[in-house]
Amino acid sequence: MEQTLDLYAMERSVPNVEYDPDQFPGLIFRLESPKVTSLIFKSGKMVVTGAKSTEELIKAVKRIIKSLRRYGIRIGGKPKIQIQNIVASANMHVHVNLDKAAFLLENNMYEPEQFPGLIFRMDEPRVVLLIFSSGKMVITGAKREDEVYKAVKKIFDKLEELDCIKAVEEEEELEI
Amino acid sequence: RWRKWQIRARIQSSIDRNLAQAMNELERIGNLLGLPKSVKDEGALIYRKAVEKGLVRGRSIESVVAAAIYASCRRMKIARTLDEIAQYTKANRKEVARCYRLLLRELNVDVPVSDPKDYVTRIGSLLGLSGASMKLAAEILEKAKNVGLTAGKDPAGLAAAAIYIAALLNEERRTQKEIAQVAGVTEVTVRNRYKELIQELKIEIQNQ
DNA sequence: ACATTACTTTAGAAAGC
DNA sequence: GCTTTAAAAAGTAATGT
Repeated sequence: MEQTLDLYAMERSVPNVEYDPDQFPGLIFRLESPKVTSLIFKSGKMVVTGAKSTEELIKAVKRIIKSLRRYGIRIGGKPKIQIQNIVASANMHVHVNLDKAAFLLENNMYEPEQFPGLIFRMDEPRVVLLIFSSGKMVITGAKREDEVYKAVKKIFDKLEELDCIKAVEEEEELEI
Repeated sequence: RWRKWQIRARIQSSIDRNLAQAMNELERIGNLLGLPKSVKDEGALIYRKAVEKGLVRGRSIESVVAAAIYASCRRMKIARTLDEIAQYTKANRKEVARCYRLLLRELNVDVPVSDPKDYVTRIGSLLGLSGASMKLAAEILEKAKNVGLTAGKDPAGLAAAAIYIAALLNEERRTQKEIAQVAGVTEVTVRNRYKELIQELKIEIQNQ
């Protein structure tokens, strides 16, 4: 929001919020439906996490503002929303040979003593994928939904081309 | 130009001072870990590269030294966990791991994926097991790898379970507790890996 | 020997130390 | 760098019954 906010006043009048400026400069506001969590700053900027889709995110932002107004917080104008990060999970339904993939892929890190997934930094689209031997993975760092689908298709094709995949079933995907 | 020379000399002397202190640390930690000279030398080489690239700025010398030692062990296939190395520093495992990742990303150090078999030798000798058992454990791990059972799992836990099985089959049984302790994993992990290995590889274990 | 809870990794923004 | 928030993946760890 393009305006400054009095977080102390919000902490007094809005129920179920957490605000401890010594610990963190943002006020924590949790919305039950859609289930998201928001960090609200005195600059009027806020971070909203946990939304499962863009539609859900927009709905959540509207409800957060409506809720704040209901408790007497004066907020004017429309919020400008930017998607900063999309986190998604996908399942390729195959078994992945991570040792081989670690050897053949370029920007990767695979340290099974620290974390079971292979971390792959893709240049285009610019995302990071956590790939597991089960064929499931996590895609993060995307700003648009189509980047997620593009990245999943790309890594699947690449792993297949490098012969790092052992068939178990089919192909599929999801979004958070 | 004088100024240029002065700046160069100043930078060089700061690198020298840093290196001198780091080499002492490296020697100290390396000896506590019982590492051979070749591993310490390799660690020194990696550390020198890091200083020259300015990667030590804002970080403790000690944690970067520890990370360099870990990278060296991995390159030389000397089985040492991050925890074992970090215990001799004031930094925790997380900080040393962070430095290690930095070294991997910023320097051209090639580190192979750690092989559970490297842990077999260390765990086996610490437990005083026979060469035959260690060889058998290595064979079990090779089979496990070939059927895709090892991906994503902690090499130390896999090695511990393979040792447990091998020792049982060779009638020089060690308890899961003993093995877990020297391997640096919990009994639960040894048990989980053990169950999976005997089931998937169809290994017959006689009772008791 | 089980279960439950919690931590490891990844990205990104916010304001301030 | 750190602090806080959320979510997924699979492995390991700590604690409880």
